[in-house]
Amino acid sequence: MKNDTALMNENNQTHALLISDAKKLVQSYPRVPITVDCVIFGFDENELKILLIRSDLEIFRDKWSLLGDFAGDNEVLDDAAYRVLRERTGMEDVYLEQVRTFSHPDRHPGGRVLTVAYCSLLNIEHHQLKKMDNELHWHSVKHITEMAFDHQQIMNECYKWLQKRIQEHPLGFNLLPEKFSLRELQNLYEAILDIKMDRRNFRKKFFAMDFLIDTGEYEDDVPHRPGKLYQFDFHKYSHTKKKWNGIDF
Amino acid sequence: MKNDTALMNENNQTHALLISDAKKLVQSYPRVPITVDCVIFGFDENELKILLIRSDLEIFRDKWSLLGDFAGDNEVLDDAAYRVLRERTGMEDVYLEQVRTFSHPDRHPGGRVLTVAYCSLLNIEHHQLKKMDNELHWHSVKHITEMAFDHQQIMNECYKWLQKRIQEHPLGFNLLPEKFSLRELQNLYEAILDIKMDRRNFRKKFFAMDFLIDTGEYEDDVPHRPGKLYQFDFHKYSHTKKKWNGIDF
DNA sequence: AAGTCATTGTGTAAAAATAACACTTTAAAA
DNA sequence: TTTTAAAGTGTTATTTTTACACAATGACTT
Repeated sequence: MKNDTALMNENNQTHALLISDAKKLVQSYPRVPITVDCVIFGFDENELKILLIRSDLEIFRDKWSLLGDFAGDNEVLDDAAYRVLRERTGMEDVYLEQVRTFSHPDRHPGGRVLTVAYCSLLNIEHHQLKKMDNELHWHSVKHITEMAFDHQQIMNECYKWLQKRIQEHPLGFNLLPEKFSLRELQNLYEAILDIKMDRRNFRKKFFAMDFLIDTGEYEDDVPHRPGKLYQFDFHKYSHTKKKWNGIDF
Repeated sequence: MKNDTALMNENNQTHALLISDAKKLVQSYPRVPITVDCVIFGFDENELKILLIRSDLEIFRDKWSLLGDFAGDNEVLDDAAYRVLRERTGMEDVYLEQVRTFSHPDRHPGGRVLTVAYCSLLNIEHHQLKKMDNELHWHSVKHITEMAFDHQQIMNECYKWLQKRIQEHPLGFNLLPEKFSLRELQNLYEAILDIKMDRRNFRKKFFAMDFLIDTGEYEDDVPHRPGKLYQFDFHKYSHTKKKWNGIDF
């Protein structure tokens, strides 16, 4: 399997023979179909949601599937993932990040297909499900089961990734309206991390970070005292990122 | 590019046509050669090292390359990465983890080749470079340049990954002898994180974690007062893992 | 044997971060 | 006007982090 061509010389040393025809070398490699799969999270009714479509494979009839597509011939995988999002949701500038690659040879019933999982976060309000994609729906992450392929595993890994990521990076704001109340923000964290947090300490924490811009506006659709609306100051954040040098495990 | 076959029916609703022949579907996908590349870190003389080989491509003559190989026809990528390690270093039970996938179409001069980067940590003392691989050498991570393909970028990403990872997981012990002094441990952290740490606080931190087993032995090759030797209690650690629920960015 | 050298090993106090906890205010709805 | 539901707000105790200096040890030198 190893691909270096080597020869012993008289000093018992080796010299690799240099390969001059890189194209020929690459042509000798096995080739594998590649897909990208997008784990698209949203937040609605105080629940973390995931956008799924019915599998279009007979063998997975009635099972849910991540939004994916194969990667084009010379397409960078990030581009493929953005393309999937654009084609399915019409959204352009969404948060997207590669999570990991899944390669089990039996993961696809049609033969070996390698897939690269991407995690995307989008604000459900900004998003119009395209009518064409009738079976495209938001599902509660907590309750979804019966997924096609290894998509349950991919979703779980992306969910764990998100839980960790949201603690260390301001991703969560991609799931909220541009202007949000602290209660909404806390609900988001509680839903994603699946824990309860102390309201006073939560507020103290975010105010201390000092990345929330007070818009002066208030909620207007609530049947009780409305909360103040804030925006996240991405600009200030990007100039302030600090590095943690602790050790903790 | 999108692969769902859909039809409007009289209610202006869509029904996907189910695909019954998954094999045929997969055969219609473009296929890409896949490699794994191992970023193998070691630690010696208080420096973080990386194991590299001379590129065997003419076009990259005299440049350094990560240890990689293409993935076999039905080979799980993790297995391919372990195989590369075994073939190149003779080591079996080493630490290995997938980091990310690189897909730029121009990253390989022989045409599109997608590579999945793995990070591996190994104890240089336990490792015998195989004579066959004459050009296989440890290099200082700080000083290496002139790498083949996009391997410099891959190395940098894996290095950043390692810096973060070592703060939160007990990986570092894979780079040290089984029994090590606290000075060695601190040197390792200082080298990888590229910072100076306070010796007393460093010790306090590790003793407080309570995962170090005092072997009762001492260093015996130092020209000064020898330090105590410790082992990491992986067993206790695996039963104690705690979860951090804070928010910090 | 005495002295020098380099590094180990140790404690405390101040500062910062976290965690626990309850009452008053506000606006909407009844 | 009253009720209701959530907003908004501070203090204290605890834990964690940081900063910092000197005595003990063993190897090496003379």
